[in-house]
Amino acid sequence: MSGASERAYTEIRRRLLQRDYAPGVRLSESELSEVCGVSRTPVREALRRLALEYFVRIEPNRGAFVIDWSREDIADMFEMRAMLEGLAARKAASKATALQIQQMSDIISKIDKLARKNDTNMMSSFLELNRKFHDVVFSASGSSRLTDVISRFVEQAVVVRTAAQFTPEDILRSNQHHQELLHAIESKNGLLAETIMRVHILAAGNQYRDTYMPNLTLDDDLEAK
Amino acid sequence: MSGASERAYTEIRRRLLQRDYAPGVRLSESELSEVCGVSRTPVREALRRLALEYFVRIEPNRGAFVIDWSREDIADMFEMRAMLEGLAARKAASKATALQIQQMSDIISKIDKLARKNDTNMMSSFLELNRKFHDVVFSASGSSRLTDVISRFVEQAVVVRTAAQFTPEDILRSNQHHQELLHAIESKNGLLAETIMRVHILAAGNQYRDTYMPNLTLDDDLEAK
DNA sequence: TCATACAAAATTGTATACAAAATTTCTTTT
DNA sequence: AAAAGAAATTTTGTATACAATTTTGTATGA
Repeated sequence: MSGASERAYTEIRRRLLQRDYAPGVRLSESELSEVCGVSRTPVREALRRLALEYFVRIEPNRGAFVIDWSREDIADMFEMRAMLEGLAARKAASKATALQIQQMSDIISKIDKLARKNDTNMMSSFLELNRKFHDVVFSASGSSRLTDVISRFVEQAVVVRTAAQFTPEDILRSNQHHQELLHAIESKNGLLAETIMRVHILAAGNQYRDTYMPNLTLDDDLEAK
Repeated sequence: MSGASERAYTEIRRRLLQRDYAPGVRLSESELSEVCGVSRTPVREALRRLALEYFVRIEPNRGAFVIDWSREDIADMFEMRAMLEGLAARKAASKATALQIQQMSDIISKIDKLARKNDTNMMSSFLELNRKFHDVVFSASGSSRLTDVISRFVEQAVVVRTAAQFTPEDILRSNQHHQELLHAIESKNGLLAETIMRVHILAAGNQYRDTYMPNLTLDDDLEAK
């Protein structure tokens, strides 16, 4: 995917992430092509890709609709990530090289410094470092398919926003998990590594729920059923 | 995806499944469009979909290439399925309705009859029933996202061929897992259900390896490294 | 007023034409 | 003869035109 196609994808994705379109609304290909400054062909390709990333849902002969994420959908996604990234961590524990362990250690230090410095908009730096850390774990797992499958989740709409509201304390706590994970991998303790990774992801999911969907009363829960 | 697009997808997929094209070869869009009797546009759409199902790999400005599945890739896929379907089974244990339990029980009986009857080409019937059984588990899990993610694996090239070589004995053994799983779900024992499902999938993976990649010597293993 | 049928408009799906990029082939140069 | 480079060819990427389907609006009838 390149040129016009990439541009359409990035632009539509950006708009979806900042909630320009309400869940359920239909996205017209012609409108999007005008907005993105490309023809309908690359727009269609972009929409197909956004569909596989769960930003939109495509109905045959009817077009693309903005997906609504229910409370359960989000929880499920985190559970799935916890299982798969846990699996990657377990594999990494038996396969990680000295270099990869060094890289993880470096990233942990950088994140630590970042959180203690507490300057504004460090968030993008943290997100990048955090991503790199997880990428090292994936590559240490030695499983390209696993890496590929997981990255199709990490890119998701929900997950992208997850860490955006982290406070410095949250970051330090998250980085503590990284540290524990590194120790587990160094000692080649696969089960421990897997379990720590699960905690790491599930805690992030919990954080997300409290931040973005905190106002659920008992009535809401009943209504949802 | 409908009409020409669906036709292209089905035809290309069929050819890939019967190994018409060697791993690594480039699939020309024009050739495929002639072969499928449609224009390049739906062929491109079909190739994108086949890429997300790991049949082909698309390189920007270079086209689609037939994917080669290594021994590790296949093992990884089964491991991932084991984790995710295990998760679905665990959820199903706490949420399955009486009707769903009844449906599972019915399917188990039908598979059992099928395997004992031992008529030729019962395989397609078994595959369909087996699929239905797993579908019931998914829907009992109550998680649409989880269902959706898993079905993107079940459709994979490798998995489709997995059960094709099952003997009647294999089917009975597989169905025994189904029976155990049903009991676990009936007793609302989530951990047991999850573990049984993992065994069920991993055993299938093992079977696949023995059937399709049995001729690996120690030299091959060393060479692979 | 509501439901149905049908025509008109808008939208998605597909084919074709054109542009851009990559690959191949052929020439040129050392 | 081998390597490098450039033109020609092939292939993918994008735009546009057309076909098919869906949606909307309107008229007609009960």
